[in-house]
Amino acid sequence: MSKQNRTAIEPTRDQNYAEWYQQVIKAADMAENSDVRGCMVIKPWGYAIWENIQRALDIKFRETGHRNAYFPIFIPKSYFEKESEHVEGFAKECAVVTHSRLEDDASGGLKVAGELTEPLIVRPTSETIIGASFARWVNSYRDLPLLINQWANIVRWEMRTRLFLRTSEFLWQEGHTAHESFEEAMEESRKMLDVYADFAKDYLAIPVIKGEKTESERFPGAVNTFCIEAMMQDKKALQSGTSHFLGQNFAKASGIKFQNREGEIEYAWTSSWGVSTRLIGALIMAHSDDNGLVLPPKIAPSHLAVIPIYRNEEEKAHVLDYCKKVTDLFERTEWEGIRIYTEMDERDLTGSERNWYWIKKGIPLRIEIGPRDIASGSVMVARRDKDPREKQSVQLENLKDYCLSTLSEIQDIYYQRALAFREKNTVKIDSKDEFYAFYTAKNKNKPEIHGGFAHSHWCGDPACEEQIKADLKVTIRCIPFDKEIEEGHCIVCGKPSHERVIFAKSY
RNA sequence: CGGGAUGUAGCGCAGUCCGGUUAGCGCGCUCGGUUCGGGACCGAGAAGUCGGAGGUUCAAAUCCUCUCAUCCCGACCA
Repeated sequence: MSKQNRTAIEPTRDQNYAEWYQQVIKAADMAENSDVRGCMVIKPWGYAIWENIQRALDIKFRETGHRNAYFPIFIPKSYFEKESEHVEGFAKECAVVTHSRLEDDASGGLKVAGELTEPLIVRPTSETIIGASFARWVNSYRDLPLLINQWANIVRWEMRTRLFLRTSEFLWQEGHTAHESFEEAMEESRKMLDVYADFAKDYLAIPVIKGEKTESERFPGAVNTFCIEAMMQDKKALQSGTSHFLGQNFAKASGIKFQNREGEIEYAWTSSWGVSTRLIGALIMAHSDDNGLVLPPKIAPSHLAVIPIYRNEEEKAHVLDYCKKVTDLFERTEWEGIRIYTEMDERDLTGSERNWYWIKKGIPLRIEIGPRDIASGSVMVARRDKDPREKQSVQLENLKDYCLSTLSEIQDIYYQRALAFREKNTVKIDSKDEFYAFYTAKNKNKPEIHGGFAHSHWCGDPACEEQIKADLKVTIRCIPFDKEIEEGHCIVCGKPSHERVIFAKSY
């Protein structure tokens, strides 16, 4: 391949999407696999993204009346057993602590000892342990609603893992709330789904579809599971956040009871909702290109990379002095509520090496500064959303305004681009043949990127859903809230249906 | 847990079928020099229990046995 057309990431998305994904993470230095099977090390550039996600969401949680708290990482096995569906759903992926210490064995190694009377489950989710606290905290309707959020790590012993998308241990937030009525708990779970959807749109620049899961995809023990679904660039769906209406199931299991306004004892109505480090996976797959990570400015760890260009010590002093003026322009600058961070890259590498380094990291703007720019009182600005070679000369006095308005522009372009991609790959399908053709790769040996979101009719029978999954690995991602009320026939069995649902292959 | 594959320098690999000097290559790293505004080049250098244990042999990265680990494809999943 000629240097002109060389991409920073190999293979490209078209060549091998899964491998491309791994390479983007590596090239941006976001995370790596650890020696612990299925667990990742999140490196500073990746962790900063997570911190930005936390910061933005935490404010929204606070604004909607929630307070942060922290509960134990260990859940007694007996707690876990109280909600039967819940146990069944998570039993196969639990890490269990059975011993409390290590002792020398005869051969210079260590053996486990001190068996616990009751095994402890490393939390795969905290409904039961938080429920136990809620049971103590709630006595009267005056104690409700109880609106708690926890930022935590959790463990789900997955068979197969992929950085950010599915790891045995991951970081997330889990909101847990208790209410005095069905309506209020339902409203809460829908409200938090909106918070997630708005966040995905406004910060991650990812359009999502809000909807409800079918019974087979529902959270174990929940009455309703709501979700936001996003389309990745390989046209597969990624569940990016969930919110559950738990009815009184968990309240009954944990004994969350209160005296209501009529003086009667009643079980509380609860909800739970969460997003995880998986959002970073969504971010990568929604926007990144064959030159590496692409970051919406609102979630980027840093916004501007300053790259001084010089040939000798004399020029260096001169150029660095000018660069300082540039970085000073952005000192303590806020843009749309976000603190602007600059990266000064003085490393002894060629200009192009430093440029590509920041392209691969997805930094929104690169500012090159050399003797020629200084002579004309300007700098060269390059945008991550444009061709790597494209640069714009900007006068120093206009630079700050130019950069800030360009960040807004880039943020918007990424969203519009992702939205257009989803629209382009979303279809209405009414015939079974067409449906099967849509989800079948032309090249069986090396499947090309194919498929997308299909709005099709479904009769509501789990057997039809199962059929599609078995035949095509396609599942119902959700029953969208914005559904068309329309009579039709089930894509599988042909029986009458009154709504379209969204089908897709998913992560 | 079923099916397939792989363990050789920090990373990626060749060498293994058919045993034979001192185990190579690319990238990266270190040092020196020329470069630097579109992924530079030249020269020198450091770095390896060949996954582990046992066996066969004059001789093992290479053959045999056992073992450990990882990856891929399934089933399970945010």
